[in-house]
Amino acid sequence: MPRWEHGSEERLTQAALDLFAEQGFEDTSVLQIADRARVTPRTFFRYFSDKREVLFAHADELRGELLRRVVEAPDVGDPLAVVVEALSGFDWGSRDREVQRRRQALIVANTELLERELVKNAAMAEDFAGALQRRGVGARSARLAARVGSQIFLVAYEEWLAADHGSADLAAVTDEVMASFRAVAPQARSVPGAGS
Amino acid sequence: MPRWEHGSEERLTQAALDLFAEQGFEDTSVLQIADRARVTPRTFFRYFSDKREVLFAHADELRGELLRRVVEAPDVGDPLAVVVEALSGFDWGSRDREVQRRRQALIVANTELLERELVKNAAMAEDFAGALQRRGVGARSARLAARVGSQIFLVAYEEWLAADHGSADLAAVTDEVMASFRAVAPQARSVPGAGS
DNA sequence: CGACACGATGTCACGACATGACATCGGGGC
DNA sequence: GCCCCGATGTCATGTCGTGACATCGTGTCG
Repeated sequence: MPRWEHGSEERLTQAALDLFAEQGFEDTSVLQIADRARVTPRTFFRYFSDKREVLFAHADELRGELLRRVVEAPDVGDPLAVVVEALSGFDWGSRDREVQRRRQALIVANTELLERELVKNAAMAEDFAGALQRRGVGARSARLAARVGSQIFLVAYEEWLAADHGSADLAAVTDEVMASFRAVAPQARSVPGAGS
Repeated sequence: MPRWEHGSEERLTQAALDLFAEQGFEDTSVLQIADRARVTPRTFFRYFSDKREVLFAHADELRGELLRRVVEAPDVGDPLAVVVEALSGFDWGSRDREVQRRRQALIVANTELLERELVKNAAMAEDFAGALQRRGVGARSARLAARVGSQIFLVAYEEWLAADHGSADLAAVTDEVMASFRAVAPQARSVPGAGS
C-alpha cells in the first residue's frame, strides 16, 4: 500500500473550496486546508504557489484554449470582433454556472482574489494582442482590440452570471452588450460621410 | 523639542522609494525601510497599510480629481469621450514624467505591484461608471464607457510614457489612439445607413 | 531476487508581512 | 500647571511562503 493516500491535490482543492465557502477566504488558513486534506502545509505549497491559486488552478488551461481561438480565427480584419467572439463563443455553459457564480462571488468579495483575477485577465489580453500582432494586425490596434474586447466581454460575462437562472445564453448577452457598445461609441462623428 | 523627529511619513516614503530603486521592490524589506527612516516597522504600517501602498499613496487624491472631471463634464451624450477626455485632459505633465516612468517600470516589473495597480484602475473605472449613471447614462452603457474608455486611455498613457523624451503631449497621443480605435471597431457595419 | 534511483511527502528552521494590545511621554489646550 | 492626546515604541503573535534535508514505498534494471 502507498505510504500516503493518493490524490493530495484533489483533497487540497476540495478542502480549500469547502472552507472558503464555509468561512470565507481570509478566515481560512493554509494550515486548516492542509489539516482537512490530511497533509502538511508544506505540501499545500507544492501544489499551489499561494493560497489564492486554488481558485485559479485551471485558469492556465483556459487561457491557452482561448488564445488558440484567437490564433485560429478565420479572419482578423475586424480584430475587436475576433477577440469578443473568441471569448464569448467558448463553451462556458459546459462548466457549471452555479460554480462559476460562487467563484465569482468569492473573488469580488476579496481584494486579494480580485487582484489575482485582474492580473490573469490582463495577461490574457496581452496574449491576445501578441497573437493578433503575429497575424498582421498593427501593434497599437492589436493592443486596443485585445484590451477593449476583453472588457466588453467581461461586462457581458458578469451580466450573464448575474442573470436569473435560465435566461439567455452568453452569446446572446454578448451581442446585446456589443450593440450597447456601438451606441456608446458614436464614432461616425469624426468621419461624417464615410460609408464602407 | 519633540520626542521624535517630525516627518516620519516623508522619511518613510523617501526611504522606500530610494531602496526600491537601489535593490528592487521584492528585495527591500519593511525593516530596511523603517531603519533608514529611523522608525520602527510598526510605524511604517501606521502610515501605509502594506508595503505596496507607498507607491500608491497619492492615488486616492488622483482618483477623486479624475472622478470630479467626469462628474463635471459639460455633456454626457458621448460617455466614452467623456471618460477618455477626463483622463487624458488631466494635467499629467505637471508631474515629473521621469518619476512616472520609473514608477511604471517598478510596477510592471513586479506582479504584486501590478496587482495593486490593476485593482486601483478597476476601482476608478467603477467610480466613473457610477458617476455616468447618476448623470443619466444607462447602467450598461455607463459600465462599458467607463471600462473601455479607461483601457483606451491606458494604452495611450503607456505609449506616451514610453515615448522618447520631448515627443508629443499626452492629449495628442490619446487622439491618435482614439483614431486607431475607430479603425479597429468598424461598427458601422451593423447599422448600415443610420445617421445619428 | 536484490540494489537503487525516483517521487511524493514530512520535518525543521527561518524570514517577511501584518496586526493587536499596551506603554511612553512631549506638547498644546484649558 | 495639570491633563489629555497623538505619535511612537515595545512586545507578542499568527500567517504566509520557501529552502534544505530526511524518509520510505514503488517500480525498474541488472
